[in-house]
Amino acid sequence: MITITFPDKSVREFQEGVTGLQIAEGISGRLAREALCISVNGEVWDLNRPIPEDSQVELYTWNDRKGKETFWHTSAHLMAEAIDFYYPGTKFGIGPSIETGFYYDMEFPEDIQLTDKDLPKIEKKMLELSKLKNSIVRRDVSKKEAIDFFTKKNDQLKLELINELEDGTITFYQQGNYTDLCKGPHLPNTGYIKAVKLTSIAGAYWRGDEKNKMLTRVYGVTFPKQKELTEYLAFLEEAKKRDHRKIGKEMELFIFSGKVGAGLPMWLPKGTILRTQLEDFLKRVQKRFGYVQVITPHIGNVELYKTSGHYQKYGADSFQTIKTPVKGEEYMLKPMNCPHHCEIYAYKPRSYKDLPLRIAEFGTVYRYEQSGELHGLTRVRGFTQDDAHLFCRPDQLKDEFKKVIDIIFIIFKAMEMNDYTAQISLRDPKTPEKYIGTKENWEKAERAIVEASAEKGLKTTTVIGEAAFYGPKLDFMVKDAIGRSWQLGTIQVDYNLPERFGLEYIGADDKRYRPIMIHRAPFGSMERFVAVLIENTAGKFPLWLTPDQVVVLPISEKFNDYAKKVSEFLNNSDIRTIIDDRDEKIGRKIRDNELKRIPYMLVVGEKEVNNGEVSVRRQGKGDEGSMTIEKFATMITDLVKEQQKIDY
RNA sequence: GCCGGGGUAGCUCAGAGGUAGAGCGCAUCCUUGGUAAGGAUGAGGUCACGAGUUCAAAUCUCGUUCUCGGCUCCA
Repeated sequence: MITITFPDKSVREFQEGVTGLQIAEGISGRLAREALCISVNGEVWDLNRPIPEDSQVELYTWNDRKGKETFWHTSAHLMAEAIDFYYPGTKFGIGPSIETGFYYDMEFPEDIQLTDKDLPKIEKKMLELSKLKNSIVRRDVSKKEAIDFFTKKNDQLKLELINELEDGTITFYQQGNYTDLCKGPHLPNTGYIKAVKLTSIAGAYWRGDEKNKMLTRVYGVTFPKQKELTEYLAFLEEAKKRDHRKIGKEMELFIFSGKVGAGLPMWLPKGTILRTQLEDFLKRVQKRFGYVQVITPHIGNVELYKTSGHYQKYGADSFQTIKTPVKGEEYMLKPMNCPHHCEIYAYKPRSYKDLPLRIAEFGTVYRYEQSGELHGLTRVRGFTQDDAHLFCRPDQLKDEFKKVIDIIFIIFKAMEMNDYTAQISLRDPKTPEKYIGTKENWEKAERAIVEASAEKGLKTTTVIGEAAFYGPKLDFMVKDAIGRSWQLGTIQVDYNLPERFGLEYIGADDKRYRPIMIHRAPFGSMERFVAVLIENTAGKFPLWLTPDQVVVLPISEKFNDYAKKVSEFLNNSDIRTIIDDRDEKIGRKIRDNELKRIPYMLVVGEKEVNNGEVSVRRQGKGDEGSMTIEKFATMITDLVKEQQKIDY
């Protein structure tokens, strides 16, 4: 007998070699049905793998991340089995579970070109195979056996993987006629998979290296119940409606034009109102935090970027230089604002008393992103950063960092964005050659970031090796409608540029010292921020940001003059108001303006004209009764003021 | 940049060798209305661009460009 310990510390005796499934059965029939995998002493195992000795275990179901991972990993194998059936000779690379679903990277026989149209038949085959409820059998194999097996299949991809494995640690998983090299774990049989959707086909470099050949990647997602697939597909449909590209078009916020060029957004009047509101708000916040606002040109002499080091590092992949009539003179579109700000720092001697100096600019920069990477407003070639560079003394670093975190908190609060994550990126001490600056400075900077985050009560994840070459950073991430995470706010410590630009300040002892620089952008870029804001709000922005805040709806043409009076009064009170005086019935006007996401509709007819009132209707909420124009204006003004309040 | 989809009216999309379609929007007229779609009529297209095949190309081929889903990259 062996002793099995459960997460609640309870203990039970079982036969040696008991399986996870048998343990689950011993607890309840329901658990036995729902369990998908089990962790044994911290390692996730198959449910039908015998447990040889005393162990701590935990059973996982669909409700657990690990349960889903196992489910989707097995699904990847099921898909491979189906594809192997239709396209014998296909070579299978790597097929993991991902956040939602799974993929498999494959090399198809040369005459096969898989397209979307092939996916339904593969889905159907997968369901057929799952109905067979084939057991999934784990088997230890020797390295030689593994090599022989895949040599016979001529699968170079698997052979490459096997070569990197140690003899004695290699396992095969088999279901029906399909055998795969895999470390598992897997479901007990394929019958658990009841609903299948293959979502897309994409190219993917073998092992993520663009020097390798490109394989075909098929993405899919599966569920234990058909209903869950239906719900998931409905979720995707909903998400599509929140896509910022779609809403941006509907609400006339921004456009792209092929004639202007890829990745170069143009802000339409309504989008410009939204963006200007954001900028004005941040300017007010920054003023309170002691920033000074500057403006710098869109181009700079190539020598500037040679000094900063950007030219050497990124010049070749950037927009090409602009030549002037003067021989040898070249300019570059500004890829970042920091070199200009360094020059602003350097134009006169600075005293330790001047620090910290906080230079802010809504600086538009241009970067030649690869064509395949462009995506709506989230990844563009011309964008405006809400940039600032803080030049400070070492003893001020942590405090400055904390103040930037405060600003980011203020921003997210005003935007009603509560669902963000924060990531600290540190250097990898094992590869010091990738970083510039002294070890002492790095340690100081990293400590400052870690401590500042902790003292601000920020929940962070820490990633080693993700730091920029010039310093560690703290990034804030927010998800879009379909769950893709985008980096918005960023705070980075930089010892490099002050060095390269020879920046100095005079200390109290009359000696020269080098300031530390912090790059920071709470929004990240106006473009990306607005994109994420649109997806988070589905275009129903907080009132203060909404381009058209109020629309006046005259009941009939007879009341157009009164409507005009109302709108003039409101506009004069700084409330953005338009009129819908189309020759339509009121029901129609209400419907159309509801769909346009205008927060307030003011219905005006005979009653209102007689009383100097407006009948207030709120978007999504309906009729809220009538009040005088003045009272309405005060209400809106107060509301907006409250929303724009800077408090922390 | 790479792999695979696309580009047809302002928008959403159908059409797949033989002179271009729908719904919404827009214009005009009728209607003058009370909280989510009133009616009639009409205008609107170099079918992304350029070459080729063909008696004939929106439709087939090639190139370019933009765009979508990924990969790679990301200052």
